[in-house]
Amino acid sequence: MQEKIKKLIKGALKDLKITDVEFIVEHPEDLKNGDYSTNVAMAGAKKIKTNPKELAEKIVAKLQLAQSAISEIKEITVAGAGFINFHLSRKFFAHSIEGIVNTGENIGQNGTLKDQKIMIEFTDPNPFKPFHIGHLMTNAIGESIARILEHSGAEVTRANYQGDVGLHVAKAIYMLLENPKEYLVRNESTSRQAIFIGKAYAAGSEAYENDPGAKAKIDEINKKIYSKSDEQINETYDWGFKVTMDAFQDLYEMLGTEFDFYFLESQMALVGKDIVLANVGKAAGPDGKGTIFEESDGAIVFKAEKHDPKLHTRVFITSQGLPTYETKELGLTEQKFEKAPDLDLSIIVTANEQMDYMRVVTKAVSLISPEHASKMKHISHGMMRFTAGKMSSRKGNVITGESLLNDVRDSILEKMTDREFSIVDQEKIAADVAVSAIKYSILKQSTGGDIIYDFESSISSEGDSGPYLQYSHARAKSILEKAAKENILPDPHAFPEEIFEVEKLLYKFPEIVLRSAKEYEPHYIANYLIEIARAFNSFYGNNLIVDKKDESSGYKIALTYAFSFVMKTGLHLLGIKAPDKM
RNA sequence: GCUCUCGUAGUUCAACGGAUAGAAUGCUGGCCUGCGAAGCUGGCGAUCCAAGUUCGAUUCUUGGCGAGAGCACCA
Repeated sequence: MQEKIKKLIKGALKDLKITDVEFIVEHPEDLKNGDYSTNVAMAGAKKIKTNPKELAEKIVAKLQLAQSAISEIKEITVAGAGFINFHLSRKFFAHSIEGIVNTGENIGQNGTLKDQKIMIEFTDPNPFKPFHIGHLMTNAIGESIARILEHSGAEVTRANYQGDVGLHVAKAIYMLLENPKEYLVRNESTSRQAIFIGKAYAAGSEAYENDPGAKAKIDEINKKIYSKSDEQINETYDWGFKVTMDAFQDLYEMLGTEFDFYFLESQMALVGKDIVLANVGKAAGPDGKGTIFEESDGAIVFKAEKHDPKLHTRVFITSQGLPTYETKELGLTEQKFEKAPDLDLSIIVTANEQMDYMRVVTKAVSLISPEHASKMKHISHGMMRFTAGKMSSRKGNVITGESLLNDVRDSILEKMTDREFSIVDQEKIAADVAVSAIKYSILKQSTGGDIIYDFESSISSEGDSGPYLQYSHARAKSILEKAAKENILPDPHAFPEEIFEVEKLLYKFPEIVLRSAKEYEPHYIANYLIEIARAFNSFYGNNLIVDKKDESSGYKIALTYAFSFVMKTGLHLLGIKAPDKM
């Protein structure tokens, strides 16, 4: 449609002998201003020294001659400072509803990324540490982007990268061994055991900072973890590793993520170190600026500022000979391309505190394997923060993903039991609604910014919320059920004269998906879904949908179908389930 | 100090250079003997400051002011 209108305008310009005018055709923000609109008159007025309104009138006159060619356009008007607005016809909307009903839940699928192989790494919680709401944030964003890319035709694999070795593990194990009565519980649920391991980690961290004796012991344990020389430590490690990883798995299941690859830091260390050592002192890329890695104060570093003044030096191998996170990241990158050699794009989702460091690593990769660097993309999101300040798992002032999910689920359950009708599988649906409340509160805003964590509003199921979307969907399903009972079939041809606002929004869904995919931004979908939910609820409030006496009832039912498909698919793209009842 | 991100109703967020800056929450009126009131419907309320580019700036540029993150052997 957009292209058709553009063509029409180009033709009109040609008739008026106006050349070289750049203009756009877009949806006006306010539906009052039509369904499409163009700024061509404003952009072109100066060129031919006239005022925009006059030019607009001239163009519209020409357009109206050609209008009959496009039956979907009902009216072309001039408004505001010289906008030309296109109002689409009743038939256009009826036709779009029919299209959605026929497409069903595949609505919005497109082939822009057909045959593209994309790996996306996200979540990245560390064994022996709590899974906190920051991980929830990375997971929500990563999973949603993965689904949006899938909807665009890409073959997506999901990867998770986890720190299975390092000081944090030693801190946790120290406390588990030091005070097993308090922390080392074995006869409880996996999640309970994991919670206590997380607590042991926080306590261990504190001891490490404040108790020199403990610090020495933890350092010792750290070495033994690497060398695997102590039976008791090995046993505790294996148990703790399994418990925390199992607990993560339970969470992924609840959140709706299935990973294809799990990468462990300990393995990346070796791979990365080899790469670094093989590139020490080498002349860098074609630009010939400096070397890749060089020695400095006994450490092996990468002086990235030599290549880009905005970057800085980072240590890759410490003076003790140990690989740092940067080196492991380097190894990880190579591993990803080894596991999936035909990868077209490798995406990493992390909090934005890692942005600068990722740039340095990417620069290093671009010098070592330029063919890989060009396929890497880092998406960084803001932090979950308290009004009081930063959350830190080291200090133990974290809200774990699990406790948040449970709290929200409990309050949802309470709401459900208050209602007059009962639902089977209440527990499960409450969990889906809780996931929705949390994910939506993360995905409704653009990914760059921080999220202020506020318990009250994060569990809200009213207004601008995930549960509101699910509720709207469940309501539509319930109406459709009633329609089926009364034997009124959906009929996209039985349309009334009135065009409902929800129709003017529904046909835009595929465009929204395209934009989300292009910009890796789920929030366009989230905001769009709120808009259509609002429009549908308003439609519901002002119309009796299932009504044998109404000739257009079949159309209203078709419209309800279309809405339910778009909502369900849209929620899926956000990683949210759409139960039929809630 | 340098780099990056960001300053929009009381609060939390939108607005791909466009029209009267949208929502939600909050406060405040009205709606369930007609399909799910987790809803609908009315009212109140905002672009950090200063220049510049543009027909047009919340958006782009520069400079202030303010917040956050990062900046060598942690991850």
